[in-house]
Amino acid sequence: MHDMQKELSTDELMGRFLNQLKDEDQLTEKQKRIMEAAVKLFSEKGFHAASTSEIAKEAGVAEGTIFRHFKTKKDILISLVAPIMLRFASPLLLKDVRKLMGSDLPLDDLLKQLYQNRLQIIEKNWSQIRLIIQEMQFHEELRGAVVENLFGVGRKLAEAFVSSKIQSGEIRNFPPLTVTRALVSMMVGYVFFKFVIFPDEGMNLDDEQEIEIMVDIILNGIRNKE
Amino acid sequence: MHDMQKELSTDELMGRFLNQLKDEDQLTEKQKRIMEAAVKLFSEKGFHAASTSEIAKEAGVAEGTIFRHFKTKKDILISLVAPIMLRFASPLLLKDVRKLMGSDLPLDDLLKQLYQNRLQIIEKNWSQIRLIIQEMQFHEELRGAVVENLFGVGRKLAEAFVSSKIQSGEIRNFPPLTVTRALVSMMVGYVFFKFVIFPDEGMNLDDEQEIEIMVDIILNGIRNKE
DNA sequence: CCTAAAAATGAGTGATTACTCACTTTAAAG
DNA sequence: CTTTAAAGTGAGTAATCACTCATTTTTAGG
Repeated sequence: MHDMQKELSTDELMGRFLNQLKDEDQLTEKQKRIMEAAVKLFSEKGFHAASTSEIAKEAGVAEGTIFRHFKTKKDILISLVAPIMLRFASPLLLKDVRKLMGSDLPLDDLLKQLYQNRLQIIEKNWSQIRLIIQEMQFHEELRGAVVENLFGVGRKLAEAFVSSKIQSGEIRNFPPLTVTRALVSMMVGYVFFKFVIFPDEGMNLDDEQEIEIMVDIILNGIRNKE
Repeated sequence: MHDMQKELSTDELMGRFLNQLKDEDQLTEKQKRIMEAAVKLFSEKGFHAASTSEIAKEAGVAEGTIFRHFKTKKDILISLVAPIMLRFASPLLLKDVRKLMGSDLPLDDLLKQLYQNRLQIIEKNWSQIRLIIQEMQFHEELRGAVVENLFGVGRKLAEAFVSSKIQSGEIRNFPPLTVTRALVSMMVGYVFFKFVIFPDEGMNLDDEQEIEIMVDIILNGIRNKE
């Protein structure tokens, strides 16, 4: 293990994020290949167990090339984390969700669309998401940024939404956090079942039907019966 | 990285589990200390990033002592995994759950007790559980055993229980798997929130109250309204 | 107390790692 | 075409690792 660099503070990390952001459009072909290889190997083996040597081999470049493009091994990880977090916290993506939440759509349709939208994004970015959740537990400087951008922003949105529905009497008068967590739990449990614990079985699930029933169950649980 | 040993088959792994089982009562003081140090460091840093050198230091023994008691580094991991899996799949523990499920207790009380029982076990063994879920994703030979013993056994029980309640008309006629997953999701989501993503906030949660509401919500969702 | 066996120790070993850097190849500019 | 700069390469380096084993210390039995 040669992880001799000083641990980054969260501020320094955010600085690097911004740098990564700026450069995202100008990635060279080899950079992209290195990053793709790294996502694959980091998420399969974990950051520490995946060597720069095998990343290089997987990417089809020399090991030294990695260090032309990334200062350290950890910088590869950071360059992977930044885009996916920004994807989740991005004004563009949240705009759609805000629009949904602000619409007059019936609650069940709204929730279905939300679950479907989130599930699609999760599925499409599963390697990255898995990697982030994995590694945030081991890299303290990642933790804060991940919690805030991957979980905190959406949580605030959802809680505000739930609060307004409680106020309008549509949802039962429970603590908004608890209701929010129940809503999110259905997705978390589904993802955990489908992608982590029983992936073979998960492949055969009919997402649309499962979401239909999940929405039915959770809405019957939280809806005010008048 | 010196993980040069051949990958274990699941059968070989189960053989080792049985060996570990046999010896569990005769652990020496130093063995216990090594295992405790390993749980701490493996769960904090991951298996590969925690060195035998620092495990020895944490345990207050010489590095060579570790290899007197455990053939390889991976054997430490296995010796940690075995007891917790057996705790979850054990006839003793499942007996209580079976008793609960077979009782005439109203569904809400039953579910409350189940959630509370499970949460207590999870809380008490959080380091080990976290470690197991972490590492099963990286060690293919662990995976099968973990899925079967940590998740499969309880899943079968729950699904049978849900099926019988669907048959008796108490629970709505949804696929038993989907209902089971919804029930489990409430716990998974709670644990994820409380221990992984927002641990500071999680410390202040009133478990009993949260469970009370969760049970209310989920039962209103799945119960047949006659 | 003595002897033999068991347990513990920690320096050393061979393997692996992240990273460097001298050299080679490719691309860009004039 | 020539020259310079940029990109890529891979052998080598210093550090770290899991594990070994000769030696020392501790324990158990008579």
